[in-house]
Amino acid sequence: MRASQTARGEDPEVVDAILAADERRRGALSEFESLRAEQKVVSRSVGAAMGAFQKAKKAGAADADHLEKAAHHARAQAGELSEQVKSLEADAAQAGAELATLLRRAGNVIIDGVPSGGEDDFAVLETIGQARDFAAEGFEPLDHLAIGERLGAIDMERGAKVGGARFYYLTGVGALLELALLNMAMAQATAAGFTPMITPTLARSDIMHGAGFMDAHAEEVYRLEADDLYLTGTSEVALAGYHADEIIDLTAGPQRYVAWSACYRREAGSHGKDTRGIIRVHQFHKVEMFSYCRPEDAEVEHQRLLDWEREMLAKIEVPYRIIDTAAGDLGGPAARKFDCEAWVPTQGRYRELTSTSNCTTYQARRLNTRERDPNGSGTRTVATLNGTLGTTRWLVAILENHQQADGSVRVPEALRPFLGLDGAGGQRSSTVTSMA
RNA sequence: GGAGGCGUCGCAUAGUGGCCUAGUGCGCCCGCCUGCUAAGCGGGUUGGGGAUAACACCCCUCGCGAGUUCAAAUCUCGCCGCCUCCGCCA
Repeated sequence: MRASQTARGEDPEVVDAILAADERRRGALSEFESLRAEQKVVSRSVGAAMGAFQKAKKAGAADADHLEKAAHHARAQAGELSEQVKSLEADAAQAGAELATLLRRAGNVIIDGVPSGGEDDFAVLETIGQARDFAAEGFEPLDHLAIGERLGAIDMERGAKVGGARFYYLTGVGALLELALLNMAMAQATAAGFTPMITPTLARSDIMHGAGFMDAHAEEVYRLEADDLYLTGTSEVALAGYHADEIIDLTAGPQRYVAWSACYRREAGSHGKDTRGIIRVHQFHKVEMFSYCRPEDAEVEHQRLLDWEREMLAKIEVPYRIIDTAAGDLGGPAARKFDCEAWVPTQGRYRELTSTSNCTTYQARRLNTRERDPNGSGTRTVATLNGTLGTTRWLVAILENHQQADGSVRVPEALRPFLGLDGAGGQRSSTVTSMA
């Protein structure tokens, strides 16, 4: 855990503080519990004494006075104990709260092999596909916004009019293209056995905290003050919360969900970054995979999620690379994260299209999602993982990589059945021009 | 938005301040009995935490959280959820 903190560039001393706090908590708890046990015994005897006294009084027995005295004495003793118990209980509760606060400060323990360092210290695992040579083809590629405007697919100006900067309309073929892409993602995952879902995009505070989105990334989150609700930046929140406080059954293998949802992000820390087009926007749509599995299966499951992402990227036929994100760029919940980044010709670099995280037991621990322990009695925390299968941003890669000299855009083969453009506005689904 | 009702063990229910260490039925698990998918009998069956080599044992848990009390499933307040009726509305 110390090594993990260091690799993330965080304070390893937190670990010692956690151990000390745990020690204090256990001590306080033990003290409280033993006195509490004593209190219960005494308190119960008060009931018996009072009963005996009442009976004697009713019967007019001679020893009634004596019994009354005994009962009052017992009550006084119980009262004293009660005071002490209360104060010990408060101590124990405080020690517990201190531990919880410290634990929240530490990110998930990273998996061996994750590169140390920050945002730029990722390791490239693999590069797939070849970037097109536009010079050889004899034309200068347009960026996704220029293409989108020409096709009547993206309208940033009206987006800004209605929602402000970083809002947009997808119009005509743009709207259809996004639906086609996300529908293809839903279909792929459903065929692979995922349970398809459309999830809430507002979540309560406890779920946001449990999913790990209120720590380092709290600034990214829209909050609805009047209702104390949060707009989620990903359906991961709703999917992680789905089984909160539940004991789930993993005997037949991982439980996998695939969700379509709108996603909302404030982009608080990214002023001036990616201001053109739909690369970085306040609202977009996403299809997300989410898996609950046994901790010992999590790394294998992580590879499976990555494979499903690769399958999707192959379908849209764009060049991309896979990176192993460095520890300092992981975010609190993730123990390892693989991103797939697509080649964006007009930027001459790779941009993130997918991200799959193995959160091991971090989220499930906070959200209290468990399974019956297969190795014995009791329950144990499960592991959670997530991964992207498609987002609005994918349109950037599709538009730029498949643009033609005549200004049209070739639609990848796999996407055509989902586009449903045949006959509509005289379009063929092999290319999109405009909806006119 | 208004009015009312409700939340107890996997399910159904009992429980209106101390004999509740939460009872009963069903389901489930283990055993016994019986020659036959049954019935009967006995035991077990929420979850969390502490303690332990492992047990034993102890504490907490009656939607959640505070409070009153020597003592709370039971009384008070707040929150969450569900149901019924009325109103409003995509």
